[in-house]
Amino acid sequence: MPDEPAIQIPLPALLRHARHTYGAAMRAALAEGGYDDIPGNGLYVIGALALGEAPLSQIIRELRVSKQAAGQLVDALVLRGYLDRQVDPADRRRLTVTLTERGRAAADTQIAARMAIDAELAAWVGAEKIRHAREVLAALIDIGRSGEPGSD
Amino acid sequence: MPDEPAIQIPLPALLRHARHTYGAAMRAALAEGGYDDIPGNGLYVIGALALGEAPLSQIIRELRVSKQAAGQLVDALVLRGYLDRQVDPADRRRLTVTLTERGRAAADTQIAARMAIDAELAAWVGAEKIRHAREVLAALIDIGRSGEPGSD
DNA sequence: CTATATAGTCAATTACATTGACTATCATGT
DNA sequence: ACATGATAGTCAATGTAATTGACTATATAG
Repeated sequence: MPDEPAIQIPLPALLRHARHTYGAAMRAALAEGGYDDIPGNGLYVIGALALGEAPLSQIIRELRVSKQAAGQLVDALVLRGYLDRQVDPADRRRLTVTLTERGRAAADTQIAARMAIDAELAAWVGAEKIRHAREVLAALIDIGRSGEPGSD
Repeated sequence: MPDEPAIQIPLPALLRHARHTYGAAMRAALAEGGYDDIPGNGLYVIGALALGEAPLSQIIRELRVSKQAAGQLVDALVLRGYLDRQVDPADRRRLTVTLTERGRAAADTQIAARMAIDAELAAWVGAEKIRHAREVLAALIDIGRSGEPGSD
């Protein structure tokens, strides 16, 4: 067995499937905890807010989605009790979005699921390669940024 | 503690954005070539078929989507001239999907765009780290596989 | 030669995103 | 102070793509 594996699967496909591992694990953990009504991009939003964020317009840009779609998404999450929306007193056009108690609990669940995967991954391949993978991903993201005009 | 970078962005978020780089580049290249009517997961399907595939039911599983959704997706791609669908003579339940000439051309365009990104990436971070990143992604995919019952 | 599993279709519904038109707030320049 | 323009978000309508449920046809096993 020469270990030159036939794998030369396109990176985008690998990225897709790798991401699915996280997505599935997080959704399963959340469903287990009773948080089974989080729409698609909701995971991303909750994850971002857990990291200590707030400005809605920034999330819109990160999600690369129309502001209307972002609005609807936040609507849904507010309606389902995960988020609060309030006017930013400094700039009254701006909405600030924060996690409710339920939202925080869901975020914690989600983060725990993510970290479980992270740990398993680290056990398989080691921290060094993960660091390299992060570098590669960051480079990819930068490459993407340099090719784009301001969307929306 | 000098260059301990503040970055500890969750891997799923990195994966998402990294994938976007490819997606955007491929879509842009395709649109340029007049292939601007490829639906969302169409890129995945065309990419997979370019790699020499054929069995529809396999694509369904890889896409992790309902067979109905896959059916509709293929419908759309057939209608728009990218794919042909034919009954497998060996098992007449089965449909075999192949690229049309237009589909092949689109696939080539897409692959060229992907390889351009790959090349740029390799120039930035080097082949070694990319190899490591591939390993990490593969591990992640395996982790995902072990956690799941047969869906659908 | 029934029983069961697999591959796919049809129809209806639902989830999510987009486009277009609008309001409110803020920042500037005169 | 106030016109101009940019930014942040909403409302309404539409469109795209996914899901669920019910079904047909072919194949495989007992």
